[in-house]
Amino acid sequence: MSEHRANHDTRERILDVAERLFMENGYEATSMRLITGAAEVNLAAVNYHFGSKEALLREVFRRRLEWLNRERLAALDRLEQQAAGGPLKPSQILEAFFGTLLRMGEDESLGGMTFLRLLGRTLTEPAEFIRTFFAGEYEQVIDRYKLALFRALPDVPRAEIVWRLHFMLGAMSYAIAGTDVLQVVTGCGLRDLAGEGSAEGEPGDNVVARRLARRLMPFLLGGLRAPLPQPDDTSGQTQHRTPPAKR
Amino acid sequence: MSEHRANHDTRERILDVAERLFMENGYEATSMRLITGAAEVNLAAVNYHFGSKEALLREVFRRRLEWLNRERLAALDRLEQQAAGGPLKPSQILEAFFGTLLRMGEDESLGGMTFLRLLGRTLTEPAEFIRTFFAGEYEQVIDRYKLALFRALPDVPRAEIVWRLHFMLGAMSYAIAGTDVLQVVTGCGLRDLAGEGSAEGEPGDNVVARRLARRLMPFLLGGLRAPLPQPDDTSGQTQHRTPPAKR
DNA sequence: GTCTATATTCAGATAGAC
DNA sequence: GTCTATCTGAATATAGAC
Repeated sequence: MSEHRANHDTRERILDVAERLFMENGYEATSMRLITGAAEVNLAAVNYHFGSKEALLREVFRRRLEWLNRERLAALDRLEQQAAGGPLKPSQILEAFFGTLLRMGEDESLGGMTFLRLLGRTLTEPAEFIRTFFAGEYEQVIDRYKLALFRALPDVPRAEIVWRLHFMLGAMSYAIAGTDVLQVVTGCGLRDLAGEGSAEGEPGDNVVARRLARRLMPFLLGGLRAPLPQPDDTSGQTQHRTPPAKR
Repeated sequence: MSEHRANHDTRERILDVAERLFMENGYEATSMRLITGAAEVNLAAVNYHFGSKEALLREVFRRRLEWLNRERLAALDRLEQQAAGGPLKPSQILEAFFGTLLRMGEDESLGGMTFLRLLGRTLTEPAEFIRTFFAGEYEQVIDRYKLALFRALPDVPRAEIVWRLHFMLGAMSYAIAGTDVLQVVTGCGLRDLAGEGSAEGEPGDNVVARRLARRLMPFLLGGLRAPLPQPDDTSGQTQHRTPPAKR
């Protein structure tokens, strides 16, 4: 019974459990007692291995984002090499950015859907230390992709492109976070993607992620390439509405 | 100095302050001591007027969502009356649903951007009581709008429509929540909308909300009407837009 | 590295005087 | 309705034995 997994195993198990519990409950509502209890390690182990609860959260993300950032940059590198100096197609850029992320959902060893959902939910956490952490982690990658989009869409004002990047990021985050009202109301959400086509039991995360990607990517591309809004500063833009309203 | 504002004023002041602090810090990280301190009321006042912290959060939302739900249903009623039995245009439906919400951001007395941001952030809170609360509050409205979209897009599979509703809701929530990475990295976000065109200082929430609406609506419409994904279960989805949209 | 025991702070809630 | 004082539990973090 001499379990020699001592050090390494404890660290990893804490990270795995924390990843899942932070996803399920959010950062604030997940106590260290809950984490260490579920991981079957001692309460003091978190502080020993990571230093603090904040540092634990950062480490949970760092081990995944390291891969994601590298892969996203590599995907863009490949595309730009292929294009030999020319601009990329928007669809290629989106595929490199969002497709790479969604591919993490297919792979258990990269965190699977658990990490994807955690990421989607944590991006809206207001805590200062979380926001500054993500800002640092994302800076380089976002910058590269922004420039690629600027080149791909030279006629679209840059501010507009950045805004649509916001919108796209939001659409994806919500979809993978899977907490939104619609899922509760309609009963239709991520879970359903598992048992959609064939009647085989429990297809697993990889199928879910792939099916989500197939639905999401056309939506994002459609939004990105939508006609530009009126540059004017008059009231509405689409109002077929009568003016009545006004509470 | 006989301030007769006794009861009513305290209640309202708690709600106003709680709305802002929940928005800034999130539910878990906002203590009742912080709320009552900022509202300059006694610590016990929250429990006296609302019963519990959970009930306080619910009341913060209920006083706003009551107006929103009523207005969203009324907007749809008007459109359907105009259409006299025929299907609506997708753009009309989106304008009624998202436009009505964004109009709250223009009006301080309806909560302004503070409430909008709170709503966007709270929709991703994992706490059970929050999710069931929203489910109940949204049920009726979501159902009506879903049906309107089904009629407006008879050729699009219903599951696809619900998914795109997810995506649209996410895009908007993130945009109004304004916590996401992009805003930190790019420095470009909600705040910038205030001082965009004219160099007049501090245009205020109403301008921000209107400008956001003008950028968001075309994006949502473009996403909603994007070509459908391959119904196939093969890997790729990147195919350029095949059929010409269809709405 | 792991564990027990504990220090310290703060949370939500309530009893009871005014 | 408001306020003080307090109950009870739980949080993060750490000291020190093993």
